[in-house]
Amino acid sequence: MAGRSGPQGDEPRPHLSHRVPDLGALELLIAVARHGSLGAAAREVGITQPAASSRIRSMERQLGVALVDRSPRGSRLTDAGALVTDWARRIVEAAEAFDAGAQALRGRRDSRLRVAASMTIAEYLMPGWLIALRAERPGTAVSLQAGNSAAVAQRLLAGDADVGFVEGLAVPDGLDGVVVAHDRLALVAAPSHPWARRPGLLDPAELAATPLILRERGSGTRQVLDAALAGHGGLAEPLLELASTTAVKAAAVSGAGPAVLSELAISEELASRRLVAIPVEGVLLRRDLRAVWPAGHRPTGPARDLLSLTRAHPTG
Amino acid sequence: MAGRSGPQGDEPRPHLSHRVPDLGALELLIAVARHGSLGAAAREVGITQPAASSRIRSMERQLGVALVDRSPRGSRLTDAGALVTDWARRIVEAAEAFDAGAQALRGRRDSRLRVAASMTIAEYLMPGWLIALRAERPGTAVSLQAGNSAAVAQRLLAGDADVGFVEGLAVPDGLDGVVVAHDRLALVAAPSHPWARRPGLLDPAELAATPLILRERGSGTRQVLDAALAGHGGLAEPLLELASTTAVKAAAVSGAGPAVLSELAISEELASRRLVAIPVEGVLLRRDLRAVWPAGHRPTGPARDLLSLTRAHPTG
DNA sequence: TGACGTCATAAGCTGGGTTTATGAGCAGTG
DNA sequence: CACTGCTCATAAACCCAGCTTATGACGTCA
Repeated sequence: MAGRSGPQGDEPRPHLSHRVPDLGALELLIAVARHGSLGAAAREVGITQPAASSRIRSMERQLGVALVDRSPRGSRLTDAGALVTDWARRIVEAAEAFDAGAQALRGRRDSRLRVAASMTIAEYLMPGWLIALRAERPGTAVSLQAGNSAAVAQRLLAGDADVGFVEGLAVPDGLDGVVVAHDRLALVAAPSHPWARRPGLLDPAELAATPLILRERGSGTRQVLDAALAGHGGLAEPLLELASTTAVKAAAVSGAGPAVLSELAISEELASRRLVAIPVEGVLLRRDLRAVWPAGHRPTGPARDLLSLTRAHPTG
Repeated sequence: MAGRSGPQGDEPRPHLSHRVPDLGALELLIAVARHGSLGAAAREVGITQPAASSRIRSMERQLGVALVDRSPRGSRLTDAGALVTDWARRIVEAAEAFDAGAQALRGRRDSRLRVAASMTIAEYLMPGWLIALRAERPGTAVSLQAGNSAAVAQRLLAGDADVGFVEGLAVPDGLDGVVVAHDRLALVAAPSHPWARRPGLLDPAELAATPLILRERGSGTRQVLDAALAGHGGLAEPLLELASTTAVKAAAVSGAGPAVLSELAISEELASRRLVAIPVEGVLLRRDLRAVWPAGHRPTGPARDLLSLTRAHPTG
């Protein structure tokens, strides 16, 4: 050690977009992995072989790692290439979810299937459902409207939506519904936080008294939390107020403090222990997520297809 | 109903990269969300205000949705814009994981912290850990080598790695270690699969006799599965053999058949019910994930920092 | 040895995104 | 009321990344 001759220069850290290949390149890499040939991969993504060659090469230069072993009878991924490809796949997956959602947003008035959903559902569940729906019924044009429960109900009753998804304790008046999933709020913190190694259950009063990382006032998550802790002294002033669930998550992961988040948002962080859940005594932070429709008008056609994607058990 | 006048033309479906804005645009959008101003966002990402204006505008054209409400005293996201921004954040998150991993791969010989990890860990856990480590110790240069348990042990003993991560039942000879997480294999299928609504536990013999979607022979996941089902007639011929965990996952989600996957890979799909877990009677598909180091040489410095990110409980 | 596959190289073109320079709209202030 | 300061939009010139076409080199197989 010792030999550090300085802070290693100014360490040029250009923006993420300059250090991560663009989507086209990532798709190309994945295609190479699948086909074992640059030319075949090029054909799949609709470019010529030299373009593919050059693109892969520049990606290797950018990352500073050899990704593929070229040989006169094809190209296979190197070990590092396999790893990079797996990470690339996750970017592409997120891009597909983005695309599915965006495509639904675009189809405004005239679409076949109009879905109204609460924010949490629209944000975390719809993209996956839409990808699945697209796989099953490729032609379906979907439009997605996000709003609170009242707005969803209103749209359904006005005939402006074919099916809705809401979170909450009860089905709004005039609607029928079925529970399709659950949204449990979890208190989480980075593993380095003292609460993470605390034995036993946390006292709700202590939770209420502790400043948390939260979304801004008015978010559904915050309302539920407010209600649940009303009997324990009410919520303390937030440690940080952030504009999106993902921002809250990032702050919590980085150790800024404890946060309360939907389990839908943090499943991966929990699995990988970037966040740990802290059990709280007796506070029930669970909401049902329901598909809803105008009373008596069970969804048919595409709406029914969408519904069947979301629930494994009969309506009951 | 009725009025379908045709299959809606040939529906030009250009590649994903043409339908999803590039990373720079997504980062810009997120910056706009944070600052409430195009100009400020532009400054943050290092471009000029007109460039930002044009970029947001072209993104809106591409998506066919208004993303920001412009006013003479700033720009706020529209409802659709908020939704799109959340989806964008998930792409950026995946890109950050990619970057963290890639940066670790790049730092070959001379890096400060050399990590050797099994594939599952390198793929699913390391990127998150590296992001966290970077947040805590910004200067640390990390290199990541992926291989099986034997390769990890060899690198540690040869002094080519400072800390290792392996999956398996025991700590390799010559190493000390501590369990940092668990990798449970789960049998999963799309909610539409018959097994998904099956009551009770699945008979292991039936599982063994059923063709599954699997990774190619030789993968760690497949070895564990093979061993677990050896006493029940052995694994049937696979329904599909795919080259990556993500590909297996995608096939399972799309309803191609049941698959066996690490819970690390499917936590989000389980939470959103795009996949459901099917309990199997008495088959224990759980592996410990351990941090390991040469016996007697507890990690120090950056390696220790990394370790402390991964475990919430004392070494014991 | 010739045909077919692989990937690499070279030259020229195109377009998206950038910059600088400028203008227009609204708010707050004296 | 007009001045100052913020906002965003528009226009014109520029630059470079990535594309295509054309070609070449290398290895394998019949």
